[in-house]
Formats: sequence, C-alpha cells, structure tokens
Amino acid sequence: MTVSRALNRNGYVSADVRDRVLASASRLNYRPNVLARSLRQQSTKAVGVLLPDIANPFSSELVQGIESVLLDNGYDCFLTASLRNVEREKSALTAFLDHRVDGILVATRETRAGNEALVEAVNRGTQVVTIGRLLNHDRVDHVTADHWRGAFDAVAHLIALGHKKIGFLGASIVNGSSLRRFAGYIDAMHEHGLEPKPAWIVGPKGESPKYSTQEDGHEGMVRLLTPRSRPTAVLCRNDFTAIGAICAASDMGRSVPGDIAIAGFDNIPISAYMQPPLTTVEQPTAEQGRIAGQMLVERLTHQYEGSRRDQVLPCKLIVRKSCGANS
Amino acid sequence: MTVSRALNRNGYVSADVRDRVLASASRLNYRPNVLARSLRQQSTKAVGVLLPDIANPFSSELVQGIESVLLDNGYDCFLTASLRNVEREKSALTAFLDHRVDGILVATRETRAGNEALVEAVNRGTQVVTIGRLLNHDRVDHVTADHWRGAFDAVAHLIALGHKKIGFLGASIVNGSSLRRFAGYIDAMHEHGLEPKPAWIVGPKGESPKYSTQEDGHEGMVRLLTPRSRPTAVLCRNDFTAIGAICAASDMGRSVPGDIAIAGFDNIPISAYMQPPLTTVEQPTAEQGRIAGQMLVERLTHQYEGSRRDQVLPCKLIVRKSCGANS
DNA sequence: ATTTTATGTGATAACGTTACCATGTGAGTG
DNA sequence: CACTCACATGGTAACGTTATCACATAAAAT
Repeated sequence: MTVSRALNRNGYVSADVRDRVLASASRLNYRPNVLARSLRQQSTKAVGVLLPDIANPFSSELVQGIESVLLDNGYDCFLTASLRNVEREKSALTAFLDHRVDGILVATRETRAGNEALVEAVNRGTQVVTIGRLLNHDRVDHVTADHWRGAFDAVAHLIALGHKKIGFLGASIVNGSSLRRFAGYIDAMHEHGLEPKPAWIVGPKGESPKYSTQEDGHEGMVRLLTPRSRPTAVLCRNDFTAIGAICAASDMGRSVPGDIAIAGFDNIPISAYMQPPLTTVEQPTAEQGRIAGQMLVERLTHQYEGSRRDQVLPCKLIVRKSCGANS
Repeated sequence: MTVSRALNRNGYVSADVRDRVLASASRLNYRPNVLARSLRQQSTKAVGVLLPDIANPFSSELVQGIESVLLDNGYDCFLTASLRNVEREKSALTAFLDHRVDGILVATRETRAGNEALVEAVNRGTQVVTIGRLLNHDRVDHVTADHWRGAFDAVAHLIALGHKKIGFLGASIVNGSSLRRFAGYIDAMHEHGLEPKPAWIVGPKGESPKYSTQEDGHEGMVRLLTPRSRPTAVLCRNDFTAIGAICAASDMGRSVPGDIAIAGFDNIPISAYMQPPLTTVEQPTAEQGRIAGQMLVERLTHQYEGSRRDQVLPCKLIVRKSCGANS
C-alpha cells in the first residue's frame, strides 16, 4: 500500500520511503499493471475511437483533434476502422466494450444496427459522443459540421457563377435524405427557384449508402455526361468522388470547368493539387475532434451530467478553379 | 467454475446446465470481463498496431491485411498513429505495453528512440513484428516490400524511355541512405552508366527524414525546375510527393510528361485519376499486413519460436501516362 | 496534561476471472 | 465385489492493483 502511494504520489509517504520506492521501481523496470488497476478501479482510462475508414485525411485530422484533448486528460486512445461495414462496426464496438473502455467516440455514418449497439453501450454505462452522426439518446453528446449549409453555400456559389443545371454526385434520391449534404443541395436549388432533375443526380444503385470513392465519382460522372439532359455543374459528395469526376470528364473530352464545373466537399489536402485545383467545402475537422474529446472528458469526469449537447460548426467554401470562378 | 466452463465451452458440463447458464447469461446481458480474464491468464488476446499516420491508403490497406489474419485467430487489434513523431511513437508504445497487449506490429519508419523502446518491449516478453522497418533483434520477424528493386525498376523504365537526366524527389544525399527507394535510384543510375547530379536530387533540408506530402512534392519540383541543370524525369519518393510535383510542373508551365516525366511510388488509389495518370510502383500492401499478422500469430501461439524471419515481397511497376510510355 | 491534528505505515478485502485440485456419480471392467 | 474411468460439479487461490480502515507517532492546540 505504501508502495502504491509512493508510485501514485497521493496520500502520505515520507520523502525517504518514496525515494527508495521510486529508485527500486526504476531499477526493476517496473510498470504498473493497467489491467489490475482497471479491474480494481472499474475504469480503464482508455477511450475507443470508431472511424469510418482510415485511408482518409478526415479521419487523420479528426484523430489529431481528439488525441490532443484526451491525452492531455490522461486517457489513452484506441482506434478502429469499420471500413463502412456494419459487421466490422459491431465487432469493433464489442471489442471496445469487452475491453471496458470508459468512453467511445463514434465518427461512422449511422446504421440501424450500429445505433442499437451504441444505445446498448450507453445503457451499460459507457459514455458515448458522436461526431457527424445522429443518435437519439438523451445522454449522448454530438458535434458536427453544418454539412447542410456547406452544400447550400456551394450550390449558391455555382448559381452565382451563372449555373442553373446543377447536379449532385453521390446520393440516390431514394435514400439520400439522410445525407445532409444532399439535402443542402436540394434546398439550395429550390431556394433559388431551380428544380433539380433526376437525370442530374447520380449515386449508389442499390440500398447501399456507400458512394465515396474515386471509382464511384468516375462512374457517376460518366453517367451524368452520357444522357441528353446534362448538368453544367456538379456538386460532389466529397473530394474523392470529385477527383474521380474530374478524371472522367477529362477522359470524355470535356474540360473542367469549361464544359462542366465540379465542386467537392471536405477540402482534403490533395484537392488543392488537382488539375484544375478543386473548389470545395472545408469542414473544421480537428476542431470537431477537439470538441468531441472535450465533451467526452467532461462526461467521464462528471464535470457535466446534463442532457444531450449538440454543437454544430460552420463549414467554409474554398474557391479554387474547378468551378470557373476567377479567383 | 461450472459457469466459466459452460461459457467457454471447455471441460465437462452437462447439456442441461450449459443451456441454463447460457440462457441466464443472455438474459442478463452478460459479457465476460476481459480485464479480469487477461489478468488471470496473463494474456490479453490483443495486439497493437503502430502506424506512421492514418491519412494514408497504405495504412488502411495494411490494416485490412493485418486484421483479416488477427481477427480470425481471436485477437483484437488496436491502432495508433505516431504521426511520424518520435514522442508520439514512444507514448503509443508505452500505452500498448501498459495495456499488456500480447504483440505489437510496427509499420513506422525506424528511429533510434523507437528502436530502443521496441527492444525493451521484446525483452519484456511482448512479441514484435516489423513491417518495412529494420530492427536488429533475433526474435523480431520482419516483412517488407522490395523498395530498392521497385525504385530500380522504375528508373530502368525511365531510362528505357530515353531519359538520362533522371532526378529523385524526397531524399537528401546526406541522410537518404536509409531510404531504400533512394538507394535503388542511385544504384540503377550507376548500373546504367549514369551519374546522378546533386542538382537533380531534392529532399528535406535539415535532419528531418520527413518529406512525404503534396506540399513537399510541390516545393521540391519547384527547386528541381529552377536551376539550369534540370532533369528530364523524376522519380518521387511516393505518390503524394509525385502529385505535388505534377501540380508544380503545371504551375510553372511545364507539361507532364512532355517537358518532365514524373513517377511515383505506392500506387495509391487516387494516382490513377490524376491528369496525367501517374506511373508508379505498387507494393503488395495488404499482403504485407497478412504476412506480418501471420508471423505474429505464429509467435504468439508458439507455433514458431526460431530466430528472425525476413520476408521480402516484390513490387510491381504500374505504367500509366506520366512518364510518356504509350501504354 | 490532554486533546486534536497532521503525518506515516500497513493489514485486509475486493475487482472478475480461471487453473488446479477435490469430490462425487454412475457405468463398465476384471 | 472392488476398481477403473469418463463425466460432472464446485471449492480455493491467484492474477496485480487500490479503497478502506486501523493504528502509530509526533506536533500543535487547548
């Protein structure tokens, strides 16, 4: 017990004893067994971070924000990537719960099964904070960027440049409603008295909500440019799809932005280096991570115990050349 | 005890009792406490994966390979990103050790401090396998792609296309020797009777080994194209720098590959969608992950207890348009 | 002188598992 | 009939910590 006090520097220990304990510990290369400590204290001082995938600047930046807060507060972070796969997500969550993490940060897109698993986690006493994902639970805080307004602003920008036939790449009309970027596009069109035509909207074909890669963007742009009624501008679901779309347009002999303007979303670092540089919408990613981390820490330390907090951060339009603006 | 046997399905338990136990467990939403189990069994059935960064298709693919093997063998994986920062790497490693992972997979670039920490981990009994990183220890297996030959082949390709003034972007002559891609470039030049000029080689300016981003590539290409003695082709350290380089060339009014041929390394998914599509060297990333995972599992289960194994996998040249080959 | 307070040390139990051993049953064997 | 053997069940201790309590001493306050 005295040793424990000496190592943890709490309680009364004489300087002499403490020094001898610390000296022995360092001589023996002693490291406390976190398992035993966690078992006793019923707390691991570890949090799990559930990411959509990790080949993604978004995830990386988010994690930086998260870790900056959590490490400072004495929590270790363990990451897992769900690969946008429900099974993987559930098993990752189970792994976190089995390892008794104190809290979980979730940055994956919502799925039914995932939500159920999360609610169960909360009911078990694990604190959960979501990032860019809705989870209807009174004790689950939430932080997100305003994707809706980001898309709205991007469309407004395209309209200001004279475009009227504006398409969206990355959502299907049937199940796109949960994608706030898509909703922002639709609402912006209506707001400006324009009616989005179904032929200008391409996305996943089946039930799958996935449509996030360069391949998808390429395929989608081919579909957009083939029919008679073609858009003159396209807002893409994210920068990856936008990059695929630029490539497809170029493959089909169309110039960007001359024949078709293309805007992305997320402002991944590479988008500034495209030919042409990509106009896109930036979201405050690291900031979301920091805030989510902060919210989680406040829950874990009982600094905050109230009901759900929602924080929505603004996005920012980054104008480059892919939409023809002269800046 | 009987309950433990019933849940773990080992030892003798009557069918009746087992069913009742399982029924109760499921009714009570029981989950075994992994901490207690690990404490008792002196094994967590978890492995830590130390990644260079996570905004990287390389990491993502690697993790897929790793997880495919480890999950099948009953091990959970926890990821950490060192962000190419020695302090972060050490603290991540400490976190793994403190949480008593059974094994560690390391995919970061070697550093002195990192190596020392790893050797200490091994001496504590934690199994370590490295990926693309040398660690001189008799019990540490190692898997890597043949970066040297990949670069060698890429240079040979450029030479076959008629280039003689071939540069390298991403290493400095002083501390580039540990970068096998750079060594492959140098050796290929000599092998073909060409002498690489210092002016054709750009990389980090100080001690730092970092030179991996689009920004770096852009900056490097500007430096390459400014002086009188300019290369006609450049092999870049990776695809990110190559993409930055293409952008810089274009910014300076040079055509790729007309004025300057550019090759990358890694074949990240986006490289096929560049303008022009990037000629690059592919490494079998997921395969490295699978093999490393397999080696680790064999160590952990005592299926293999011999001395160090080294596995080197071949790279593959992916010819696209950025070097002017007509395919 | 007595009581309080601050300081220091250690015994004990508990966290939730499982390894190991002890015991018990009933069937089959010599 | 005694004996082995497969099957079944449970008691006990241990993994490495720390919360709690108990106690001891010395200094300070009454």
